[in-house]
Amino acid sequence: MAKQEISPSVIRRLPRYYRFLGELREKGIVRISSKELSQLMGLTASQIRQDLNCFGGFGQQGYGYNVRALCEEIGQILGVSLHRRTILIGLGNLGHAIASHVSYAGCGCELIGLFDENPFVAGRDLNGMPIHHTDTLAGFCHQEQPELAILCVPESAAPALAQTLVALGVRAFWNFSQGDLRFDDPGILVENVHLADSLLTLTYGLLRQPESESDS
Amino acid sequence: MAKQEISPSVIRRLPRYYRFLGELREKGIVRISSKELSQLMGLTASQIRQDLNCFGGFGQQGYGYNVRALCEEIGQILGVSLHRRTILIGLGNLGHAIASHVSYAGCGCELIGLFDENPFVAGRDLNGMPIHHTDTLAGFCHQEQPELAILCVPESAAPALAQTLVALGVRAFWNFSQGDLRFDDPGILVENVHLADSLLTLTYGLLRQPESESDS
DNA sequence: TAGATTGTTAATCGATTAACAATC
DNA sequence: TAGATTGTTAATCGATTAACAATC
Repeated sequence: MAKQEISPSVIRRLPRYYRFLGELREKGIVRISSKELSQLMGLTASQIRQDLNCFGGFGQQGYGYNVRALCEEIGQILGVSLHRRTILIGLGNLGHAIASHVSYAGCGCELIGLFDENPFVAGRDLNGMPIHHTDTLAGFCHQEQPELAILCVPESAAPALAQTLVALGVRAFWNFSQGDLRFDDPGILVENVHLADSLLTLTYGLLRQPESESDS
Repeated sequence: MAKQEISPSVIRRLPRYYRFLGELREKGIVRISSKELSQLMGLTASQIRQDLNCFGGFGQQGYGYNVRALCEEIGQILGVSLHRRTILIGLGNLGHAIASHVSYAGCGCELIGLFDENPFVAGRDLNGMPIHHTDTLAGFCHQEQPELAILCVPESAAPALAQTLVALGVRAFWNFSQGDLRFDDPGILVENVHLADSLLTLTYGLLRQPESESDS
């Protein structure tokens, strides 16, 4: 049963499959072929079949895939029905938005604690969740054992904070602070989110794209 | 002078090079070899040289790269000193954070207008910038000619809004609404940002990672 | 000059696409 | 049964790595 390693490219596509299939299911669509799905998602049918077969034969020859079943399978693979205990540190503009905007339940996570260093922020609450002071982080972690931490703190504070959290048992970081987080220990997972990098990809494209309208 | 096409993989790495080089420069570091940079960034030296050579010979044999010069070259390639006229639509939690948190000037953009559909939000201002009602979008675009739009609206509103904006001359979208935006016209650029996809990558990893501590 | 490190070509590796037999 | 569409193998393509001559 030694599952062979799934390639990172496939893994990165899974959430997108899950999203599209969820929407199809909501629309009441029962079955879909790899060809139809490929047109919808802008991939090739071949790639979809290849990707899905990394995890098992979810389809049926001559029929295609059952939307609901496939969606649930992929959800299972991603672990969306788990409740990964998650904390968020840093409730500035971005932390506030990340705390409120993301559907944690839908991603297999449960937000169990908010923390900020600023004593004027700590003590308040956000959507009914109290914001704790970072001084209480160690005690909280010992008691609640979060395994995932979302960092929305300034770049300067992130590395030391992450180090502390690893010592407290945190095994995964969703890092919104500027500057990449990296651990030698492959047991610590990191997703560095760099919004500016994504925006710069657009400005690069604009520079090379022929202006659609060069009149005036 | 027909520049040969640069591969998407290289382009996606450019902002990260730019970021690391900027930090090195701030630290006062004058030169760096591909080997040193590779260790810092977690890449191979070979890849760095390969990537940079897509754009020209920025280094010097036996010496390495001049940090400041290289940083400026890459900034040039990305267009960071331009002022792409940019608007943002949808000032909910996320829109608010995206408007405030991102360094537009540092990304070659200039935020020239904020819009929201809600009449209680429109009329207010954010960091001194007035929030306009979406009804005034067409007039604004005719006058101000934005070329980039940031969408922080609900998924249901995004496609129609994007269509309208294209008709008004917008050529690039930074899309934070759920659901992918896609245009047949290759002249319209889209960056779909899916925060949940990134989080799901972590939960997937947690499921496969051996628990670091399986005591208690 | 000798040492270092690039620019660049060739080799390897991985990911995507095409093709088709299996089968519902 | 015939038609459709998968699962899977083989072919292609692209991206990464290794190697080394060029050169500062």
